[in-house]
Amino acid sequence: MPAGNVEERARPRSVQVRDELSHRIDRGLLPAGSRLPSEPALATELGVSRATLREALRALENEGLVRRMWGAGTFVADGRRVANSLDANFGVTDAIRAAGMEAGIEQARHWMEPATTSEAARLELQPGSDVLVVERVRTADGKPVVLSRDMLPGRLVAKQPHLADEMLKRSIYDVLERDLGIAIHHGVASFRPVRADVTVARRLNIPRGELLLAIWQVDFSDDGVPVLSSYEYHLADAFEFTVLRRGPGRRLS
Amino acid sequence: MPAGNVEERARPRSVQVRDELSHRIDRGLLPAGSRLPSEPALATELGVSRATLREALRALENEGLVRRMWGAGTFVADGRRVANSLDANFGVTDAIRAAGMEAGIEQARHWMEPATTSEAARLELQPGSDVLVVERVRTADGKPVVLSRDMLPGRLVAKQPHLADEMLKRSIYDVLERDLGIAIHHGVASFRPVRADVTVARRLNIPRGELLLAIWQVDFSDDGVPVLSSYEYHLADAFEFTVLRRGPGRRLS
DNA sequence: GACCGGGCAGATGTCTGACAACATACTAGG
DNA sequence: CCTAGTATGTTGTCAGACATCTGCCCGGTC
Repeated sequence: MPAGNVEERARPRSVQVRDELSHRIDRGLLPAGSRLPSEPALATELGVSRATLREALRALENEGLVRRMWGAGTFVADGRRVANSLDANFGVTDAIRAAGMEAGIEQARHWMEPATTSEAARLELQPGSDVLVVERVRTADGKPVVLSRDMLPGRLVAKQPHLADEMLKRSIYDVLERDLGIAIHHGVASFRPVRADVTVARRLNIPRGELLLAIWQVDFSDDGVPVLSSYEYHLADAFEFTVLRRGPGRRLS
Repeated sequence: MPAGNVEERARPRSVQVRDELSHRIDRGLLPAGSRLPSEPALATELGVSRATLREALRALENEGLVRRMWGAGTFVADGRRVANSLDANFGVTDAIRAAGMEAGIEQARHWMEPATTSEAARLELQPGSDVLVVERVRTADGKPVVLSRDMLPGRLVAKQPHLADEMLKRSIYDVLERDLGIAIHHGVASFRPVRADVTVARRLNIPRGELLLAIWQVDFSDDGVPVLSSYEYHLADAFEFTVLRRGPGRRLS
């Protein structure tokens, strides 16, 4: 039995179809504004039933990539795929790359400490249990732009302590997914403008009182367990954040 | 026939079902973490086919309200419905109310002016065509918290000039939908921390140099036409903004 | 010639019934 | 007591058909 198919078969067909269509749009095979083939035609071409194809199209519609019009057809949404979208891009690395710059890491260090009460609550741990803290200064084209402080349950790396060192060099999301097999399903992020205090200012090599954007968030794995809690201080003019606001769709309440 | 005709067209059944389920979750009839009835049972209860029900469930899943597990069932997502979600709530009025405060409007005024080049581009208009500008100070429990400046194509209110006055008292989104029959489908918002300049400081009654969050955005109607372009200056500590980050879902590329 | 209305093809929306793949709980066997 | 197989229920997928809506062609009318 070939093992290579296990991965593919594990995911629902509708998800595979969604990815395939998403790729075609990205590659420009389906230009913005153009009409997709009709559902029966597309379903035949992709080798799935129309019901499965519709599941995929529904997902693409909710992502804003296509627009479906009853009786008219399904159309590729008019471009506007925002560059640095806070609600789609995870992590500082992606944000820096989306801005067309090279992401780097400086002054990285990590240690283990008992969770504070509030931190334990955020990660749904028992107060006092071990938490791995990773502190890093992220650079864009060599210039410091973000000070980040990430916290994750110590048990995740208890059996593979070398992974903590790995996080000093790579994106934590990358380590979580590739080395630990933990995919982030969603996260809840909050932000607020702040002034740089003396500690942050020194790490980022900026004057005290400079404008910063503070972002704190909790990321959850696909089974709803909190995996990562992080605090970030972004230089105000490092990059521009964008959010796609989806309309309610529903009325009255 | 008056232009204010906001006739409720027959919405697809799947959308009605989605709303119904969304309501049940909101009302607590379906507690967080609980399992929904099986698809055949729910479909029968709601009087639709299983295919239609699945369309609705797919939409709810993409909104993050439910989680579907192959072979196990569909579950209501574990609460965490963030209060002031920037990607779900539109407009300052909603944001203030979500924070549990009373929304008010002060120092409101409006005028018509020719569109600048950049503004015409944002609204996809011809440079120099008329644009309605609405400038307001929004208050929460009577305290100024946001200075907003909204711009929309003049043609929208050309035949009903009194609507411009209406916008000085109510939410613009509310006027657009109820009086003009224009529903906002989605918007693209960007934000950045800034310091209050002398003009903004005087309007918001704060010291010059105070911390603010600047948000600028463009909202689109359901047929993809830009309808509203707005700039807002928020007090840094007025309310806390939250964004739900959805994971990629797709891997490999 | 310009305008208006009906009809037609094509698209998405919905329905029905069935089977396949998967997760869980239970039971028989060691 | 523990393990492995089975039974059952759930979601995923399939097939075909009909309903409803949109856009366009086309002919009639002024």
